[in-house]
Amino acid sequence: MTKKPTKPRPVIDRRDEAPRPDRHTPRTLKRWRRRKAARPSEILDAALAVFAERGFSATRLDDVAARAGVSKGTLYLYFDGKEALLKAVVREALLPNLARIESRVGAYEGPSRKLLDEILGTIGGVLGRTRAGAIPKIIIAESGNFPELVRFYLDEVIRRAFALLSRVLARGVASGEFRPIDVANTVRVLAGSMLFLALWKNAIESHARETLDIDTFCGNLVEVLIHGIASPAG
Amino acid sequence: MTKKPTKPRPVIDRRDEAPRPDRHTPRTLKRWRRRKAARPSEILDAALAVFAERGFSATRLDDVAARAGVSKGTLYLYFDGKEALLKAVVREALLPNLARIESRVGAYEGPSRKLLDEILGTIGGVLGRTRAGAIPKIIIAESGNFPELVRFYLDEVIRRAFALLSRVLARGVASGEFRPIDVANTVRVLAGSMLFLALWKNAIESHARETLDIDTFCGNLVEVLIHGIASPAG
DNA sequence: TATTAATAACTGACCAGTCAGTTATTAACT
DNA sequence: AGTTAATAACTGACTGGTCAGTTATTAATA
Repeated sequence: MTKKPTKPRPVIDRRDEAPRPDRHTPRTLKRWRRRKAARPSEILDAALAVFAERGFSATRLDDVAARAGVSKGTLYLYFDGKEALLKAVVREALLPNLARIESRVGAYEGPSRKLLDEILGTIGGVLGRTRAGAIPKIIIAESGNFPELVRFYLDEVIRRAFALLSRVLARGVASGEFRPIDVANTVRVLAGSMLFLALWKNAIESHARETLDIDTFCGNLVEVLIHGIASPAG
Repeated sequence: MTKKPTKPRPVIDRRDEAPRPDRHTPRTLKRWRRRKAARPSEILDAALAVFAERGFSATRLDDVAARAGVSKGTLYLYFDGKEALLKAVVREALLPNLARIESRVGAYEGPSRKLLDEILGTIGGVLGRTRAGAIPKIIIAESGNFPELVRFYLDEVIRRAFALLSRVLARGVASGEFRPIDVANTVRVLAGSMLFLALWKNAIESHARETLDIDTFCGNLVEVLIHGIASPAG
């Protein structure tokens, strides 16, 4: 009688992972170095990479540590735990970009359409071409389990990003370039497009047949939003 | 010296959960009933609720079972496992809606703007006002860990939804109501807005101060998309 | 050698899936 | 109608593997 094989726990498939490097190298070589200054950013890089790939709950700190070239215990020398690590990642990966765009908007002089084009291009580039684009996915995924994380993200990122976009639209309305639209809801359309871009590039595209060209997408967004799709004839 | 308290494992806080009802009720009462026909849909309802709240990985089948009023073992009588359960949930919660909208689009005669308005309102209602709106969040969250699930969702939902929206836009272009726009990228703008709606309502809003009015949002989306935001004067 | 960065073994909580046993229901037979 | 045998729905304790966080120990450096 052939025994029915037990169904394996449907746990994440980790067979393709590189084995840890041999830790028992010859005694003459140093096993590790003290690199207090470099560790934090190396750890954050590693953490963002693994969080982006697995999501928050499913990443093992052992993996983050291995990727950063340290042991798990070392993570706790620099960060308070998994949740604090994610917050630090968000701060490092997103906030400098936000600040850069904010000051650009503050200093800008010229047509609002060009400004809109420029900042959507910048945001789209960050979300679509860097690992930071995976952060929305990570936060959204854990919203039910880690409410504190959502509040943090709302306060530090969403609120600021929305204010930024509102400012650009309001600027156009004030100057007469744009109609007196419903700014708050139009900001949400812009945010939705950026969110789509981020999620497509970081969650979907690798499994799909179609690819998305970031610049074409952002360009089309602005063009359609400015001129509408209605036929001028009609 | 006050001993530093050990940090609790940042596990999902389950203190607020109702205890299981007492299983050792008097022998005269029935402990359970055979309800073969009703079980599957009750289980699917429970599963969607818990998946929506916790996400896929973090939901315990014990919770799904408790919510459905059965034991964990029973889940396995009706479904092959956790992943199959999620697939069944998606099929039950989303596909009938899609089919309904598809046939509406097929049968529709009248101005394309009105059609666009109507189907975005319908989609927005489903994503924003029913538990089905949590499904995008659930799928996106697990994209890195369960690729098979993403492919399933791409094939069964995304592809069909995009085709639907393409059809509506192409219809307007063909009739001359709309300009000859970049349909594929404009579909993504629509999809992005619907995604925003779904994620806001199902992941963010309960933690935020602002609320989003679904009908206003959908109405504004169509209005802005049709007419654009550029001032007619300019 | 004193200090401290870093390691790695350890603890305890966790949970998907299994299966031997229990109970409700149905059918067959008085 | 009442009894009993057979069936199938259902239960829940158990297994085996997972992983965040802790800590005793070791090794690099000043």
